[in-house]
Amino acid sequence: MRPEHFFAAIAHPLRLRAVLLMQAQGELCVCELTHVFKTQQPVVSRHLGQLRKSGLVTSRRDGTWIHYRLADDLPHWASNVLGEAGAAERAHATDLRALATMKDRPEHAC
Amino acid sequence: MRPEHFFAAIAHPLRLRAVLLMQAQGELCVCELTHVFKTQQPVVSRHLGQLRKSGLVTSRRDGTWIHYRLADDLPHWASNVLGEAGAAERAHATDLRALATMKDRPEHAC
DNA sequence: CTGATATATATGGTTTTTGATATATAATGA
DNA sequence: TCATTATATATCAAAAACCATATATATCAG
Repeated sequence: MRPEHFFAAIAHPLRLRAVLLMQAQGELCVCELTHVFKTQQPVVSRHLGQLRKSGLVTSRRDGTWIHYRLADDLPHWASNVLGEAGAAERAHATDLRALATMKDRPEHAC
Repeated sequence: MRPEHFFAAIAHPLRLRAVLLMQAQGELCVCELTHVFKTQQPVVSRHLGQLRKSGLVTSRRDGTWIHYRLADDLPHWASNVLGEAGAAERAHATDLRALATMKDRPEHAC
């Protein structure tokens, strides 16, 4: 994970917010992110695909759901960067609340 | 300076390396960056223009030279992010050396 | 097997980014 | 004033990013 690739990966607001949510919440599925961002599912899927291709996130299938989380081998410096960004990004707090109040959220504790 | 704008600004390798150099060296002029990156002057000027428009850097004219440096009001979290990136970006060390060995470098101590 | 749900991908079109090239501006020195 | 140097900007074409829409795949329930 080189910085140039990392920063290109989080250059889009939706991808940044998605990664920040994963850092705060662990695993998240596409429907949760689609709900939080109030956008269409293909858009979310495509951005998650880019994040996975960049090596920033991994995915795990669980029935019909696919859970995304930060890559296990994400370097330390990258985590630190996300930590700084999470504290500074205003939308992050809103996103966390939208996620917490979401109805019919899939159980992601298996 | 919102994180979304900040990360978009450093999403391009040349812009990332340029701000990392400014963080390490203070003020730098266009000709120095053009030399380090081994690219054409208009390319460097346009990327610096983007960085200035994003509020990441400021410029100061000194005769024919124009010196760029990190914005004075750059938030703390942004400096920390650049610190993390500087240690991880391999090209950064090379860029520093290329700058140090540059011939006919303009005096930037006025 | 059929229908429903969650997710991925393909397609088409618009917008943005980028680099190459040429030209303009601004300051300096003779 | 004229030539030179440093930098900025304009123009154009190529490439990439992005979204909307439609469709494909995969899993599960019945």
